[in-house]
Amino acid sequence: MEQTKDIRGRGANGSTTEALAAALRAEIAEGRLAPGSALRQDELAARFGTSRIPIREALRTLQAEGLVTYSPNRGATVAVVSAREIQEMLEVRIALECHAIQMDIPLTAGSDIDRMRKILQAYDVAPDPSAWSTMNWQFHWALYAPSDCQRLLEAIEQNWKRFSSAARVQISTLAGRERPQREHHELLALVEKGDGARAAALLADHIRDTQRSIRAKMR
Amino acid sequence: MEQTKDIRGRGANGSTTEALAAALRAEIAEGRLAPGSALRQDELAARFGTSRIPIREALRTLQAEGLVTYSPNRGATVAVVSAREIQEMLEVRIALECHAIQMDIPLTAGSDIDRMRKILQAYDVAPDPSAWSTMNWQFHWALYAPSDCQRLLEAIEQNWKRFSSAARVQISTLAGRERPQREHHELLALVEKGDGARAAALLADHIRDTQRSIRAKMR
DNA sequence: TTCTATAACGATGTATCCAATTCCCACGGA
DNA sequence: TCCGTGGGAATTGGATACATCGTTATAGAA
Repeated sequence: MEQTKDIRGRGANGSTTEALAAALRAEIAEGRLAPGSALRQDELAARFGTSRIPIREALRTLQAEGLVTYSPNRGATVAVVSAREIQEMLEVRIALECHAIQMDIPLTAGSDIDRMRKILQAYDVAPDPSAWSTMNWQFHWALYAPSDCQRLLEAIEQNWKRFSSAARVQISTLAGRERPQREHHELLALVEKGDGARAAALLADHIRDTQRSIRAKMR
Repeated sequence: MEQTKDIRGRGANGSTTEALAAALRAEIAEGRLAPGSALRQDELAARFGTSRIPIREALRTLQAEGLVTYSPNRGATVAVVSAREIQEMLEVRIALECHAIQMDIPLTAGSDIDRMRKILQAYDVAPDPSAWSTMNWQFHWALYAPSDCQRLLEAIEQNWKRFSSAARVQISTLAGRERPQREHHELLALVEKGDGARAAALLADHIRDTQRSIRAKMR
């Protein structure tokens, strides 16, 4: 197995454990480590040029984040997320994000609106579902970022990170571009008007659309 | 430093790391490890009679759960939760729990209602704020447990676990017993009637009362 | 008193062991 | 042929010893 790259190459500000966690997180999100695949400590240690100790710590971190599953004496595997769990994660999205949007609308400045508008313009010319998916997250994040409730933002981000990149792209493919984009523009208009209640209701519908698409696809 | 007890005493089904994480979690929640205090690897290893390896893994787990804070090259300390962060965690509670109660009301059976009623009866005779706090969590959990949305329940539990026992007791002391209890009974009545929207609204108010008590106390 | 050199301490990471468990496969019996 | 079964290889889980590097506290110098 080739040594991917020296994990501590850059500024070396973080610990090896944290750099490893970040690297693995990225590989899992991008699907380079497939769901269900075994994460062997020796192999990872060789690949990243470290000992097993920081690997094990990184795996525990990812386990707590829900990206990795531990089986006793069998080690870690990349978490497998079922369609049902995706539905549930979307339900958590509704709970957290509808609350966030209502909280932060009074705090949203003109510059925030401008940023969102730019993202939607980029969205319009994004070529493929993978790019849509990226733009989608950027837009939604820009929507909630004005909130000054850090813990709520962390919860939103953590929940979001549990979606694999593959799942997100699949969802974007399923949903297409037209309808989500239309709803994004409507959302932005409501935010601009400062109508938090309607924005939250629309956002809930927006996410439930995704749930419906998945449910429909499942047959 | 005395060896507290053999961490692998019981059925030994879990790994040492997990047993340690559970033990530390409990000590932090109960305040036996004070917020801000250093968690020295050698000391913990000696105290639990293990090597530092499972200690380090357990600390990483707790870090991901937000109970422990890591400083580069300085190790782990018990997380310090500010009043502001408590307010934010209560905000997360509103987001998650109001959604949960609306989701699970159609699924709540008579046996669930009976269980809640019994908890409220125990609440009535609970002697001190510490007991109230326990009863409070039991009641709220019983309220959401009928939900079949596992991920949402996990998120609620994780958020709840970030409150230290001390903080919960302080909050219970501040809030007293009368008002929360009254609202609990009202909540139960609304759940029995199946009125999810009003239950959610009342629950939000219920939690916001706590926020207000804390804000008032802060001056 | 204040600044600086230094020593002690603890975190972080490596290398090496060992025990226990799981897996994999070849062998033998029905 | 198919199905247990035994045993070794592979892997995890954990311990120990050791090196290195920041941080911190101490002691000495200006």
